Amino acid sequence: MEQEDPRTRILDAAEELFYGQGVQAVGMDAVRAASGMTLRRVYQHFPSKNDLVEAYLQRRDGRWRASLAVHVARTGGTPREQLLSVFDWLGRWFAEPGFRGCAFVNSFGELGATTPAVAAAARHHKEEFAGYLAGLVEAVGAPPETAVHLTLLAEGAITAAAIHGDPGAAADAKEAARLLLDAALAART
Amino acid sequence: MEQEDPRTRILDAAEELFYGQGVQAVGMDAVRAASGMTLRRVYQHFPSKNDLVEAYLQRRDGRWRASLAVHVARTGGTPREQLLSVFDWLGRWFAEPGFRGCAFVNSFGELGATTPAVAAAARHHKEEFAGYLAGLVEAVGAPPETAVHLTLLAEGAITAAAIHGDPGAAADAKEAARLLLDAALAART
DNA sequence: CATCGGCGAGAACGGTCGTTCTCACTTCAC
DNA sequence: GTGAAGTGAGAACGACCGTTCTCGCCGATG
Repeated sequence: MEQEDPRTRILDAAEELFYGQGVQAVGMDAVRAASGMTLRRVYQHFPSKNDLVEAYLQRRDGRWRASLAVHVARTGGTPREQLLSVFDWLGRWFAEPGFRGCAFVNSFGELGATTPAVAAAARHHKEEFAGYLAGLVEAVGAPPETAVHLTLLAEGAITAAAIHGDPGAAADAKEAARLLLDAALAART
Repeated sequence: MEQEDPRTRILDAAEELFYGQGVQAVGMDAVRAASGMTLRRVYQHFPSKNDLVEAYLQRRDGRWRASLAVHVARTGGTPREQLLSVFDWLGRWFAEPGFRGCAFVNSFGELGATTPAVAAAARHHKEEFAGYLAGLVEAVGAPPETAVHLTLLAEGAITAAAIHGDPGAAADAKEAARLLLDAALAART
């Protein structure tokens, strides 16, 4: 079980380092050391650091959204409960050791101006998340603007939790989401 | 009028470069060139790049919050109008050319894990902003949780506007803030 | 006038980074 | 057994970065 396939081992090491310290602060040699491979092998799988960064972001996007979707689906209950459970999932994420905010926001700030692929990855990730939330909001029967509002709350909670190191931002955002949801549903004709 | 004092010229150049491209992507020589000074003079005023980065963040924090406060104060009107005008100010900021999100969030993602002073600057900036918003919320007569909720909305709007390049996030956040404010005031006994 | 301190311009230094190369060694085909 | 191809370990390379140093020049002081 120690012998995952090489690509995965490299990506695991890269993800931990890139997310934990920032992309530019991590050299390829650190990725090599953490993955327990030789530099040649690393470059065989990812011809450049940029390729590795893009793969890191792409894999993280898929995993992040899948984990959220699984959590919401397993929650069951009413559509409303499912929607609000998004914020519970965020709270658990915030409380994980080493949590340091959204990898895509961080990468965007660091490389977005220089590397268009990173900016595109961040945009894609945020759009997918907003779209997912929109689906949940629609199931509740609230208007689309509500989805936008809840997306902003979730986004803000991620940033606030990262900078203040306080996972409680998720509960705050959940409470605000509840209020917005109630207001939107009450305004229905 | 071209002859500002050297410290200001250096900080002006550093701010534009650091904010626009990320701190690590900008070398000291680029700061020297953009400020039109010699490297020796730059190091006379800021003994290391870290010092320059900290000064950049500190000055930007002061200016940012002062600009916001001035806008709100000039808005006048009811406390409620003043509070909501925060989001108008955000919208104008988002629409500025070269807007690339919150300098403190960006720096935090890039250097927060490595440079404690940067993490502290980001924390301080966000705490001051949250405190300012709390004051406006109190003047409206809404409970303190409402201030937390509006802070999350503003934070989320900044991130969303940066990544999607869409200043409209400010208007979305303002609409959500209005709803939250109404809900909070209606719940008053 | 002589001397001294500070200046601008840029070279130099030590270190690091992304990437490639060397080289001895193994493995396998024939 | 012999050649080819691939591997691991790490050195090497070229570029750049933060920082310091050199050096020729200028202006002020006595």
